Amino acid sequence: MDTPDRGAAPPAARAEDSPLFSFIDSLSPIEPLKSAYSGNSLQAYHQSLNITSVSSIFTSPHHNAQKESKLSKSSFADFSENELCVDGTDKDKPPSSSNEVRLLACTSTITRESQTITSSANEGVVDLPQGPNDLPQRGRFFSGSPDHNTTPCHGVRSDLKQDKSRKLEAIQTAKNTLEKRKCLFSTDMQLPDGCQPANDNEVLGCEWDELVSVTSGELLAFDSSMHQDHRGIQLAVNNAESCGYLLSRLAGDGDIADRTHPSASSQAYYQDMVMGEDKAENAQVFPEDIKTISGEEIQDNLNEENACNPLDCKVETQQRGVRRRCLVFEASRYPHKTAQKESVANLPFSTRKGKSPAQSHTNPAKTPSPHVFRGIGLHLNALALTANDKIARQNPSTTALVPSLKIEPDMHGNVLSAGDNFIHSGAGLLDLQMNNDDCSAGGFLENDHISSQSSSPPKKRRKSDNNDDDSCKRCSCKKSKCLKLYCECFAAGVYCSEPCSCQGCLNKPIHEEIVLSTRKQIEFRNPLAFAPKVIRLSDAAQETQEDPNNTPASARHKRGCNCKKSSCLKKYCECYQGGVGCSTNCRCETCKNTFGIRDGAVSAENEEMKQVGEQTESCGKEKENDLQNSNVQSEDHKLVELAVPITPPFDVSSSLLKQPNFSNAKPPRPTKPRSGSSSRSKAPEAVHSRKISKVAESVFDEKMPDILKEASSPGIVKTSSPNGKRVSPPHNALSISPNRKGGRKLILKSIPSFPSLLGDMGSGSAAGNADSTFSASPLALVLGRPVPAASLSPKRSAPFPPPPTLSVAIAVVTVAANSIRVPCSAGHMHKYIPEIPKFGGQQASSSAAFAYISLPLLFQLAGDG
DNA sequence: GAGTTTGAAACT
DNA sequence: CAGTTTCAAACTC
Repeated sequence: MDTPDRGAAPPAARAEDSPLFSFIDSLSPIEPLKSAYSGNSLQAYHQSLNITSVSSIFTSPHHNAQKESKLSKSSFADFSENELCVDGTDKDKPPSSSNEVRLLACTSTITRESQTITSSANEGVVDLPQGPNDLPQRGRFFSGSPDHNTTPCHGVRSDLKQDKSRKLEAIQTAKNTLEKRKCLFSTDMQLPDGCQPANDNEVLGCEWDELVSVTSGELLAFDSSMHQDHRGIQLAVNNAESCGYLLSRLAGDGDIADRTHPSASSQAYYQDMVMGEDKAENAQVFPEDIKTISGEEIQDNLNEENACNPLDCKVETQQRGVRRRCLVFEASRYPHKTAQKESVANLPFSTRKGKSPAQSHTNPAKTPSPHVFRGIGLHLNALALTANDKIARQNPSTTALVPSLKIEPDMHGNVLSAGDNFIHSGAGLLDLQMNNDDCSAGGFLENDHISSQSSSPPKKRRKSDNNDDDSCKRCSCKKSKCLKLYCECFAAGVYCSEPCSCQGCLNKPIHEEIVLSTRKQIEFRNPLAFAPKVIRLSDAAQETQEDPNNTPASARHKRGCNCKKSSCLKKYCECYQGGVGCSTNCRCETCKNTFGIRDGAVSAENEEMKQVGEQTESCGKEKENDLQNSNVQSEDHKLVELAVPITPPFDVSSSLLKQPNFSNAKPPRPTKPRSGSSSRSKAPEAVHSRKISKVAESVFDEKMPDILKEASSPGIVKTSSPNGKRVSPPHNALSISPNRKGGRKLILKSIPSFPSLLGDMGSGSAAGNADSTFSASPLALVLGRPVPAASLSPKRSAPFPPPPTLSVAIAVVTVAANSIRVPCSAGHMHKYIPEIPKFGGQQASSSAAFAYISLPLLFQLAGDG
C-alpha cells in the first residue's frame, strides 16, 4: 500500500512536489520513507503522537478511531490500530528506528510541519467526511494534507506510513483490532455492564486524539516545550478531571491501586491522562517505561492487545521518543504508578465521561453523579489546609497560611515535579501556577479524592499523608440525611461513601437528583454555601509566579468565623481549621488564631495606620511599602475573594475547577502580616473594598461565570485599582489569566478577545456569547473556515465536545501555534486548562479545553504576526 | 466509646 | 435581620 498510497493520493504527490516537500526532504535524512509514507504521514504522525500523549489525555484513542467521521477518527484510528496490529509484518522494517532519527531531524523543521499540518489538518477535516473508508481517507490524507504539510514529519511518519500502507491492506484486520481494543478497553476499564463508552466520549476522544496527535507531533518536535505545554494542559485537565473523576469514584470502588499509591494518584492520574490509553497501547511499545510503571498494567495491556504487539515496534520508534520524554517527565511518578493500572483505565473513562468511572466502579449510579456533583470540597479543603497549616505553622515566615504545597507530598511532589519540568522547559511559569493551583487545589482535590474514595485506600493515604484523621473522616450525619451543610461530604460536594457512618444518607449517586436539587436550594439560599471557606495561595505558585504583585501565599477565610469560646484556637473555628488567620470578616471574640489574629478590631487597624503615619521613622518606609502592597493586595483580595469563593450555584464542578484557579489568581493575604499591614492598609479602603466586594459578589454570583470571575479577579488585581475598575468580566477573563503571570501579560494584550470564550463557558451569559464569537473568529481565521461560535463556547450544559470539525480546527490551530512556539504558550495552557472543565460543565470537553489552549497561542501568533 | 462543648447551619 | 433551634463535628473524659 505504501506506494499505492502515494499513488492513491495524487495530492500527496503534489505536495511532495511542492517546495516544502522538497525542503523537507532535504532536511530529513530519510527521504525515501517520507515520500512513500507522506500520505499516511499525517495519520502516522497522528498516531504516533496520539499514542504517546494525545489519546491518553482525554479519551481512549480506540474509541475515537471507531467513531467517526471525523478526520482521524475513522481513518486515523483505523490506521493507528492497523499499524499497531498490522505492523506485525512491518516490524521487520527498520522504519521504527529510522523514525526516531527522523523525528529528531524533524524537530528542527517541526515548525514548518506544524504550519503545514495546520493546512493539512484543515484539508484533513474536509476530507474526513468520507470517514469509514479508510483507504479513501488515507488517500485523501496522503494526497491532501499530509503530503503538503508534513514534510518534516514524514520522516517519522514515513515509517508509520509504510506500516499504514501495509496496514491499509489489513485495514479490515485493523478494524477488527480496533474493535478488540475497544473490547479490551472496555475490559480494561472494567466497565460494568459492558457499558460502552459514551459516544460523546468517543467523539471527544477522537477530537482529542486528533488534537493530541497534532500536539503530540509538536511534542516530538518540541519535546521540552511541548511537553511542558502538554503537561500543563494535562495537568489542568487532570485537575479538572481528577476532581470530577475522583468524585465520581467516591462511591465507586476506587481503584485499589490508586488508593494504594496515594502519591501516585495525582501523578498517576496525570500520567493516565497523558499516557492514558497510550499506555495501554504504548505501554507495550515501551517496555522500559512499563517496567518502571507497572509491569502488570503493561502486561495486561499487552496481553489484551497481544495481537497488536507488533505495533510496539513501530510505535515504539516514534513514540518512544515522545513517550520517553513523557516517561522522563513521569518517570518519577511511575514508581507510584502501580496504582495507575486502574487509574489508566479510569482515565479514559473519566475523560470520556463520567459514566465510565461509575461503570468501572461498583456503583453505577456514581458515575454520572461525580461529574455533576464535583464537589467544591469546602471542608475537605479546610482539612487539607489544616494539614498544610501545620506545616505553615512551622514556617512562621510564611504568611499566615502559606498554602502548604507539602500538604500532600505525594501530590505535590508529583505536581511539583511536573511543574518543575514545565519550569525548566521554560514555559513553565504558568505551569507553576497550575501546579500551585493543583497544589492548593491539589490538596483539595486529593481531599476530594479521599472523600470521594473515602472507602478507598486513597483516603487512607491521605489520612496518613495529612496526618489528619480528618481527611479520612467522613460524615456521621444522622438527621440531616447528608443533604445539608452539616454534612461534610455534602458540603464538600462529594457523595457519602463507605467511610461515612451516616444514617439515612441521601447523599449518594443514586439520589443524585435529590442531592443536586438540595444543593441548588442551599446555593440559592446562600450562594457561598459551597464556596470554599478558606482560600489559599500555594506557596509554590507564588514562588513560581514572578509577579511582584503577587503577594506571598496567603489564605483567606471568606466568611469569617464567629467563635466565642474557642478563641479561634480550635477546629471549631473554621479559620483555624482552614489554617487561615481570622480576617475582618470574622466576628469572633477573643480571637487568638495562631494563623493570624483578626485585626478584628478596627481600632487595631487604625492604630497600625496611625503607627504607619506616625512611626514612619521606625517602621517607616518599609511599613509603608508593605502597606501599599498590602493595600493593593487587600483590595485585590477582597475582590478576588469575592470572585473566587463564590461558587456558581449552578455548577458544582466549576467550583472545583475554579478553586485551583483562583488560588493562583487570588492575591495572597498574609495572615499574620495581614493582621498588621494588610488590615491597616485596608482600613482606608477596606470599607470601600468591602462595598465593592459586595457588589462584585452580586455581580459575580449573578452573572459572572466562575471562570470569568476568576479571570476577572486577577485582572482586577493587576489593575491594582482599588476601585477595581472591573473590566467586563468576560473580556478580562482571558486576558486576566495571562496577566497573572507576569511575562504572559504581554500575550494577553495580544489576545484581548480570547476571554470571551471563557465567558461563554461559564454561564453562557450574554457577555460570554459575544466573546465566544470573537474567540471563534481567530480560529476561523487560522483555519480559514468558519467555526461556529457555539462550538467554541461550550456551555456547561453542553455535555458534548465541540463538533469534530471544530476540534480538528483547534488541533490545527494548536499545532500551528505550537509550531510557532509562542513563549507564553505554557502560560495560556495553564490558565485555560483549569477552565477546561467548565466547558463541559461536568465534564470538560477536552476539545474545548484544547481549543482554549490553542487559541491563546493563536492569538499570540496573530498578535506577533 | 460516650458524653460534652462548640459553632455553623437551618429555621422562625 | 435577629434570635432560636438543630445539627454534627470537635473535643474531653
